[in-house]
Amino acid sequence: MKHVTIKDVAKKLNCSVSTISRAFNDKYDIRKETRDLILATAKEMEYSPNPIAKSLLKQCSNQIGVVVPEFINPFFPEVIIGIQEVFFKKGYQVLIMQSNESFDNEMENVKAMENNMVDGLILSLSFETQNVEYYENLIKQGFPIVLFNRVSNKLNTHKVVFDDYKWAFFATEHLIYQGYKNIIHFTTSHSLSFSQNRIKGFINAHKKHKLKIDEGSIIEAGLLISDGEREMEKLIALHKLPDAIFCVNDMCAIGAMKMLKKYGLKIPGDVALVGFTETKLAELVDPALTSVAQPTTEIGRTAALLLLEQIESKGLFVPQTVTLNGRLNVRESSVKAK
Amino acid sequence: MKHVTIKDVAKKLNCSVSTISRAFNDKYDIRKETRDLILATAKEMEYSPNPIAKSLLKQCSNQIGVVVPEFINPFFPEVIIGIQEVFFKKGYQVLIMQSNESFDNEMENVKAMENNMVDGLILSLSFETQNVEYYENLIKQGFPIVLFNRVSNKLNTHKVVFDDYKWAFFATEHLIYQGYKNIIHFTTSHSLSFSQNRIKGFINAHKKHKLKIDEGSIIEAGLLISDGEREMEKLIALHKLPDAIFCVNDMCAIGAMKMLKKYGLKIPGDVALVGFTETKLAELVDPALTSVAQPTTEIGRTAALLLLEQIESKGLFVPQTVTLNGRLNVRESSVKAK
DNA sequence: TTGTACGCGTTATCAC
DNA sequence: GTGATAACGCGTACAA
Repeated sequence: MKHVTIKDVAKKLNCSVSTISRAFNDKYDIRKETRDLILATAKEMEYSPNPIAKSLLKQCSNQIGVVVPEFINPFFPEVIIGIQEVFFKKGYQVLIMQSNESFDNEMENVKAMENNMVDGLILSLSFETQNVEYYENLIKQGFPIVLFNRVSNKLNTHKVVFDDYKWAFFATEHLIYQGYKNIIHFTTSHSLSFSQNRIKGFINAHKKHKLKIDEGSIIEAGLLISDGEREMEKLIALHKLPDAIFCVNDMCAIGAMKMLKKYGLKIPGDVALVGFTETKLAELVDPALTSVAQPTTEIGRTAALLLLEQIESKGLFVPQTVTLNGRLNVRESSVKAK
Repeated sequence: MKHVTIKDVAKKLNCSVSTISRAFNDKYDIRKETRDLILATAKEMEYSPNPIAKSLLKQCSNQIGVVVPEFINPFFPEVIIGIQEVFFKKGYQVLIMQSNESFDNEMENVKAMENNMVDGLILSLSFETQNVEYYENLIKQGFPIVLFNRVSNKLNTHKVVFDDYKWAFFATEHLIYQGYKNIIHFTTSHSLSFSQNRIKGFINAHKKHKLKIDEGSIIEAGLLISDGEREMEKLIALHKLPDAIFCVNDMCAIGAMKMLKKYGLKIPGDVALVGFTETKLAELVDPALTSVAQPTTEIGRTAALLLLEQIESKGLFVPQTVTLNGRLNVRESSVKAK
């Protein structure tokens, strides 16, 4: 496990390390022939400059860090693919860590990344993350950070978001147009900005169509299949079945779907369902789930490009928030039978 | 973005850098009071030793690398969670990269990891990877590598695998016991060791029960939904419907399922289905898919522990192959109606 | 118990 | 056009 170093190459060629270094860094104060010779023997010796040493010297690493809350759901993996796509071409490496929805892990991860001298960070906050002081400081110091999906208003930096309000509004309106009147929203923790926006969309769609919402219309379920199952079962037990449910994400909707099926209830006959944050799943379940599709890979690409721009601009940049468009894929689960 | 260094702390406390270093590395040649003072002021100054410098010096990084072919399917993310679980506790960081099923990317990733001086590597080979010379060399040099899932016989190192043969055999036998006689196997690229083993299981289950297999019984479909769809549609077009299909993975099975439904065929009435490499998906589709479950997170944990052992054993280790157990989850898609 | 000095592998800044 | 050398931040053998 002995790495070939610049010295080994220098020794072999009877020249100084600086010459080798120059050959690799393509400065013009080197004779073409020497350069070619060096590059050739270096290749032969399987030498490549040690990025660790380079990082130490340059105080940056040509690496960027990505910290996401989880990657059980396909959402974040798909975003990461977009991120990698951009950075791979530019010769950056992408380090990925997951916080497992824990604030402490998130901080650990970010600090680890920082210590590794990543040149920038792409971040999606965990559920637990309330205190963003640390990030505020980082940003103030000019450290490039791009937030996506789970963002915080307190942080003044590039953000890539989805218009949750708008699409929650459309999704709800779709149900209203189908003729459903008693609609419930399964949401998740109110502390998340996206869930707040989706709730707003749900409410305002009702307002626009002069439909009333009562206390029980918005239920804090969660993002998991089990959350959808649990809340659905409660409603069934209480005989409080709505006409339709707009769920905060597909997983939750699928949970509700499973429970409805278990009790022999028809979808959409008895209860119609709409999901959100489309994953491949939506079209696989039966009945296929109407859902709001987010452009996951595109989110990743956009975040990556913003970060790249920020890194290259060396401090001078105007924080912008890019809002990406989605679409409502209408499928069986919500279409009212004639 | 100025890092606090050991010098800053030394200056502040009017002592030498080595004293600071000692305080952090808990050698006993330091007075307790000085140590406490140093640690306190260090914390106050937000100093933490620079891991990059440490890596350069120690020639290792307290990081381990994970390279997987993809993480679109939930399989690899789940494995990674197991890996992280183990290493997080031990104070290692886990760097993740994906090869996107490309040999070139895989090599790039591995070399990047190597250059980053990761202390070890957990690896699952891409489809394309035939040439494992590079890994052979790494292993020969004593570099810790653990392979999982997509392994190569040519590499003599720790491996975590699943008994594909056994479970393919069981899955096939299950179909036979249900009374299906004309069974087809949708497989994937023969170059993958796991697909070879699953084919063997499929064949031997037939042999045991004295059922014949002809040319068309084993079809090279692929691992994606689209692969299952395509091959299923071909069979439907040719009017060559089998009684049952044993698919190389759930995605492929789900593709077949979608196509069967599209043509109004009943599952399992017309064609029964069994999948493999269970993801959460199997129980979500309708009809729920009978499938062989692999202990994904457990695979990750096991690989991590093996790697840890190898790293700590400093070269002296006997390569072992751990075969993990699974189970066949029988669901609607394969159970013959009475 | 503490401080000095070297080296890890680079690149940049000087000389020559 | 090339070579020597100082840094980057740290750990440690050795000296004090």
